[in-house]
Amino acid sequence: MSKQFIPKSTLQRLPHYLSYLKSLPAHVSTISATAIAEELGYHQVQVRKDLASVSSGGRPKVGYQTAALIYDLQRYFGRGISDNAVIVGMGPLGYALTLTCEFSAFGFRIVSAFDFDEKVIGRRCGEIEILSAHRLYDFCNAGGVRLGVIATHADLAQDVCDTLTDSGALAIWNFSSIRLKVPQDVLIFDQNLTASLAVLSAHLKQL
Amino acid sequence: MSKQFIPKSTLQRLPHYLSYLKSLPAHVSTISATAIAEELGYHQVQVRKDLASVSSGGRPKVGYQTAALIYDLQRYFGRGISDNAVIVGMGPLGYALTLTCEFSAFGFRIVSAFDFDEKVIGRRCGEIEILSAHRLYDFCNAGGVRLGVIATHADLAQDVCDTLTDSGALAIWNFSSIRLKVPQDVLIFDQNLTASLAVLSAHLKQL
DNA sequence: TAGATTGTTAATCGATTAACAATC
DNA sequence: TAGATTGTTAATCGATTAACAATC
Repeated sequence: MSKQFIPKSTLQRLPHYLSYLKSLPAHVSTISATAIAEELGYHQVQVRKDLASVSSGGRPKVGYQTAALIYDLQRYFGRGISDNAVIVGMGPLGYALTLTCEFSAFGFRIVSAFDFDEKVIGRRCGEIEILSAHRLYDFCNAGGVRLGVIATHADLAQDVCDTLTDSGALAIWNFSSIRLKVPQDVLIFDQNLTASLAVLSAHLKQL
Repeated sequence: MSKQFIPKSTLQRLPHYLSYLKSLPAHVSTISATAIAEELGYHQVQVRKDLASVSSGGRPKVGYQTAALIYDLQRYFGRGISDNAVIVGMGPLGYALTLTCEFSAFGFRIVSAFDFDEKVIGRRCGEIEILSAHRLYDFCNAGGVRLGVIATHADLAQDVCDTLTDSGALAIWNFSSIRLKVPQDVLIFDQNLTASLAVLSAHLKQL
């Protein structure tokens, strides 16, 4: 049950287990690792190892209790006080992320959105008000913001990142196409769409 | 120069080299792997290995010709006839992807966008017209579409994916949160934002 | 020449998969 | 009991890093 550190590769698979388990009909009360592996395209041993890191385990010949597994996964992701997050860069991408990402399911609360464009500042995106990016430092500093989402143009990204980390952010979700420099204790998670296009493009050429 | 297969991990770094090299002032005519590694936070040996896969190499004591390197990288990504691509699901995310991703820099041409929502069908997103998703199969089948971008809700994603692969698509860029089942020869590239949130959330909890 | 830098071969590391023992 | 299934320990695999030879 719940080991100290769960490897990144496992963490990325956990939401898949959760969404698959939730998609099962209610009468499926137990499920085997083999069945899950089959459905999700993973190796069965991998499934057992992954599940072992959040659940109290299954029973031989029976499998895992689906309800308990769902509970364990949701508790793992949602547990603790929710972390404040801000998003910077409210172009189409920032707008889409604010509206469509399930931040709350992972214990995040988007407290505000920021942009440099006067035409956008003051508008709303769902529940969230868009503030001037010049207020970013003061806002984050005062509000205990732990996660910053960067959806600005590449040339603004490093500046925004510095402001976020200076004001105490501990993790950055980076949608810009550049590599950000951060203090050692800050986690950068790159969501580089350009890199993905590179892989897809190369794959098609190699056919 | 240009080996047969370039590993995925290398491919994902190549765009970073390109954007960094392009950001250099014009008078920087040569650059060492060490300098690039320092700037991008990679290991210097990794940089040399990566660059070896697309360039004709550098010179000891001098480094790499920046202009030649930029040329080689751009040629690698852009080479060949451009691949037709479609995007399905024109909610905020599909809309943002269509407008902000540099498809053309990687040899892709978005030929059309699709949605199931009558309110959206017929509108435009930049240059692209939004068509009814019911026309997806016929359109792709006739148009030789090679890449499908899926930005629909999770519950529509597998159906859309089937339609795309049935009509001849060879690669899928999947923004939905589910695992898609595809024929063996089709490449799935998951861009699962939910998985990223899981990693970020777990990291902050483990502090 | 000397030393900076490249490029290659070997070692390490982490993640995945295989083999197998434990158990209901 | 027999066999399905879990969970663990060992082997494999790919990617990264270290060591070192080559070269300008």
